[in-house]
Amino acid sequence: MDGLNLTPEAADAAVAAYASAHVKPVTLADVARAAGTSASTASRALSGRGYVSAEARERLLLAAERLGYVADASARTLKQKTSRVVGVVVSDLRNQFYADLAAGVGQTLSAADYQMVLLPDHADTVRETIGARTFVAMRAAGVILTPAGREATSLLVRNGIPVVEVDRRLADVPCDGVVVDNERGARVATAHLLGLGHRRIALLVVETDWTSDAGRLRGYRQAHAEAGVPLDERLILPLREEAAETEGLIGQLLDEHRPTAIFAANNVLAEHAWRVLRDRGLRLPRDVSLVGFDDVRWMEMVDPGITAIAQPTVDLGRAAARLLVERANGFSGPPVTETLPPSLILRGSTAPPAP
Amino acid sequence: MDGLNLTPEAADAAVAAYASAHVKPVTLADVARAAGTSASTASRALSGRGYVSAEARERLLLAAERLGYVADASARTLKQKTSRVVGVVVSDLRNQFYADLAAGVGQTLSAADYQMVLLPDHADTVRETIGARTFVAMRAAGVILTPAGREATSLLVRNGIPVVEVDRRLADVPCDGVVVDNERGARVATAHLLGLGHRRIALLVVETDWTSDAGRLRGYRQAHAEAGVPLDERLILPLREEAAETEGLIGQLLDEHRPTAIFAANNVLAEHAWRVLRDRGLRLPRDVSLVGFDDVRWMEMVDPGITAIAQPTVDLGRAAARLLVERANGFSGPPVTETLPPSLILRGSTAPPAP
DNA sequence: CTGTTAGCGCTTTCAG
DNA sequence: CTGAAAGCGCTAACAG
Repeated sequence: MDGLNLTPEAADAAVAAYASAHVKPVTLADVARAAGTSASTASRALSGRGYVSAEARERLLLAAERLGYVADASARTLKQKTSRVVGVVVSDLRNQFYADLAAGVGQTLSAADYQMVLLPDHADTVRETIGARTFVAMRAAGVILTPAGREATSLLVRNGIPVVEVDRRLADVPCDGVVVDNERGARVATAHLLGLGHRRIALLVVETDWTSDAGRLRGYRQAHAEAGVPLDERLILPLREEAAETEGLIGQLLDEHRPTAIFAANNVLAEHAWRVLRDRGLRLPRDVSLVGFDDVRWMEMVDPGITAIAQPTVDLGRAAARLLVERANGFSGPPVTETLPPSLILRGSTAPPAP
Repeated sequence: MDGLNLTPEAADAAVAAYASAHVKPVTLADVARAAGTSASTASRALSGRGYVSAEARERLLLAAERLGYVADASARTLKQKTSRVVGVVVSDLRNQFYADLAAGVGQTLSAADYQMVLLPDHADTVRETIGARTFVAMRAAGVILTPAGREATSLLVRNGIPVVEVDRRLADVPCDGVVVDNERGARVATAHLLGLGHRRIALLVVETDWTSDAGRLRGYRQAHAEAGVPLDERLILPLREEAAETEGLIGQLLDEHRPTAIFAANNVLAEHAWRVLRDRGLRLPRDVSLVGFDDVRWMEMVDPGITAIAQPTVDLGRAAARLLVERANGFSGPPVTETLPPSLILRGSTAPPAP
């Protein structure tokens, strides 16, 4: 109980709070009373908008401080019909891509004095919709999401809450978005492999209607077309990231269709592929080349490093937050989609195929 | 605008919402009116507590559905003086340890029908305190945090909000906690190295008053004492995880004090150490052995793998959430601290020192 | 510059 | 089983 600038009463309150679980919170009226003003004056002083004499403000700030006043967010939100909360819904925080994205969003939002509220949805449309309802219920100032379905966005927009989709577009209602140029990234990755002489390049993609993966698939096809290399459709393997059988399917692809290179359309699939290759004793890049979409830390740590299409992940988050803040501030132009460029990072996992 | 089960009106509402940003949300009164009942009855029907005739309930549920009613959380919280929100404050979501922790917390909370609200604080006491104020303002049902300082917990408890500290204890007010047995983990790790014959084992720890690192330091000392190996205090290197000079300091330690093994007290420090060793062309385990506290994915992917003290990270989160839910349900026994066991995972990064 | 007044949308007695 | 009434804590007109 020492080393802390708590008044004795406050310390007692803490213990009492623990014991009884009955603390009645300090209200604005309490502060006003302590400072000898009305509640409205107190409100003006503490929220900083409206005229208050310097002395009154002084007294009120002091009283608030002394009493440990914390404004009740629900009362304020109820009155103002909007809050400073911005909801952020991402698929999976354990995936470094989404963690980085959330970090970027958080930076920009807190600089703009919004409160980020993070909600993982495990890429599940049901959870996502529940999350959206929560944010509607909270009267969030806006929501940023990596969409799993269309329903959440539509629910939010219908309720007048601005939405920014990041990483992929799915909405069928008008809303802003920030994405990376998936098509170009995939084209560059595939062209790199084709340029090395690979003719049988497997593509691991997520089996959804997400535009990110659709774009990556298109880029892969384009690169083949541009190089005039015929494409064996059996080399395209649609997968579900979480699925237990994923690595088995990759192994099967390896056995049955003998690709000389693998392009994994995201970091999770790249990791699966890497593990399969390792577990089979196949050596990178001698036996197979590997390129990942999405540059995450382990790709630089393993030996050889993994050639990857790097996304400006943190910037993706920052850009989304910036767009959202503009909307929250009332900007009402037509929907904007920002597209950020990916870049190819060359490492040791790619080389010409064995002769 | 297709493929979605939106009524035409709802779809129009979405577009209108976007254009005008003026949607007036559906209130309970609207639903009641549509169903021909009073607001009180509507409240009882939709919240499911209190008597309502089956028919009335039916009509109300239908009306709510049709109008797209979403209860206003602020009004409800204002009235009930508590919400279903549980705040979770973690240091850094980009650190896999905290992401896993949050995942565990989220699982248990959503099963108990609480809403997790995640807030990263970058191990900064100021941000942490701001977060705590936010949760006081939101009338959160409870808060789970990896404490960076004492102030946040004390603020929360003083306001009657139950707190569970995870990963480390810091509070000077009574609250629950869930930690891993850091002392034992560090003792086991150090004993493992001593057992291999190492006599100069460097310890990389975080320079804070966090109990986690204090425990790990104690375990390291104990192991030396038990083995009767004198300890060169210069081998203990207090570091700040984020600091730019961290890798330089590790390199300096290597040069000046010639350890034959390194014990890194967390996964971030282990990564720094690993990079320093790699960049200097030192080979694991021939030139130096390395043990990390905290088993994260890359440790199994690099070659050789990193011997590590694994924490039951997700379980840590689950346990914390379980404790918190009990408190939120009114349990008022004395503070509980749960201690979970760590385990040693042997990999290739440790071997006897070169002769 | 300050206080009075009137709600925001919901839940909860309390009568019927 | 249902409705009327009151009020949670805050802010925003509007008069002073």
